Amino acid sequence: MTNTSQEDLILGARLRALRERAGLSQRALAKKTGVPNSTISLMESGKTNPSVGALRRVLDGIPVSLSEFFEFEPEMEKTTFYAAEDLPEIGKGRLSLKQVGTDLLGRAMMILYETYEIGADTGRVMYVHEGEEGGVVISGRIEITVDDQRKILGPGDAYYFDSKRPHRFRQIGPEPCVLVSACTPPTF
Amino acid sequence: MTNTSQEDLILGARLRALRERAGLSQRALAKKTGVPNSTISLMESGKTNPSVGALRRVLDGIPVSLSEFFEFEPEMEKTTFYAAEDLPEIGKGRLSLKQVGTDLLGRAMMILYETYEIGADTGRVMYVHEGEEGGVVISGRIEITVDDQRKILGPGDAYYFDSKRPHRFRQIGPEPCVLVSACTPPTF
DNA sequence: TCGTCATGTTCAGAATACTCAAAATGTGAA
DNA sequence: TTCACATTTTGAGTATTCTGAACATGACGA
Repeated sequence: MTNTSQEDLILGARLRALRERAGLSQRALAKKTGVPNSTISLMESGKTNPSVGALRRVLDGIPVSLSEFFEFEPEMEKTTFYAAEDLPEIGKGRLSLKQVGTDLLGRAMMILYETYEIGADTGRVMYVHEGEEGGVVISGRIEITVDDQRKILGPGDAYYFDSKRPHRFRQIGPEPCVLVSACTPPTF
Repeated sequence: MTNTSQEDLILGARLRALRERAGLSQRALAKKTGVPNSTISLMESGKTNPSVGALRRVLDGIPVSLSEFFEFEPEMEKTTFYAAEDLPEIGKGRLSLKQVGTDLLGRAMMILYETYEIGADTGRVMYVHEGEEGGVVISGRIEITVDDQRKILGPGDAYYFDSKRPHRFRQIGPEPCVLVSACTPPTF
């Protein structure tokens, strides 16, 4: 059963509008792209839920990028508040990273609530990447190495450096270390 | 014949990266979206040319918009460590803001260690400015108003929003509230 | 080692998008 | 009206996605 959905109708209407604005008929677009005109017809009338590949080939002929094509979709409002237990945990082993928000794409920063268990260490291989990062230690102690600088930070202490400088984090002392950090851009 | 195409492989790899960054397993995402985990598996391994509808439902669960998803790329030695007592305090009155670093010019972010004493309030006039901001509550409770959304956050809770949305912070309860925040760019 | 849990992959069948061809529908001119 | 042409829609068969269950693997304790 072909279940003409609301989304398919909107998608089809938009495709039709774009095609017509380009001054192309279904057949002309079909010839240009290799996609049968019947396929285009079905898409435009919302009678089908097109595959990404087919839609891509059709849009190439107009031409419109997939990203542009979907910009009309109502942007879902990004979440603002996060309960403590809802922060997605992306850490593993002795290092727990709770990330503020899952939808990093399109955001400027990534904010993390980090817990370093006893012995946690980002490892001998130093991290090097684009961006800048900084943070504040909440409890416990941590040794941070940046370039050839090494420092042990405690509660209230903070840091900030360019992520291109090789860096390493290592928990120190008898209690876990908790810190809040931010980095930009949110690459990982 | 399943003709694993280059595009499907790229699309799949990107989907997998986004899902993993959100800290979700294929099954968790399947449960959240109603799309079988097998479908997600096939998409990610590039063994299928997914329909727009299926892809949309999967992306909604991450969440990432279709438009963002298809945005394929085409297209000094500053101080590093800061002792707790050296963080410059720029707050006044009941609100104490300890800033990580003094040399904000040329930096991408500003990181703050904020203490809201009893009754502290950024005021009835809501803040509106360029940039994005987010943070994690360490102790105490705070009421955050963004647009017409209002929420009380406690230890471990977090927030993130576009600073153009009018916002206000107000300490709540019998103990001061401490939080670590970051904003970009570091305008103030 | 075994069991248990969580993860990703594979399979055969059901559902449906895709294709090619032909049938409607529309448009303008004589 | 009639023709000629162009455009979109429809239909039947094929190809492929989608589904649900089973399979395979890895991690972690008892």
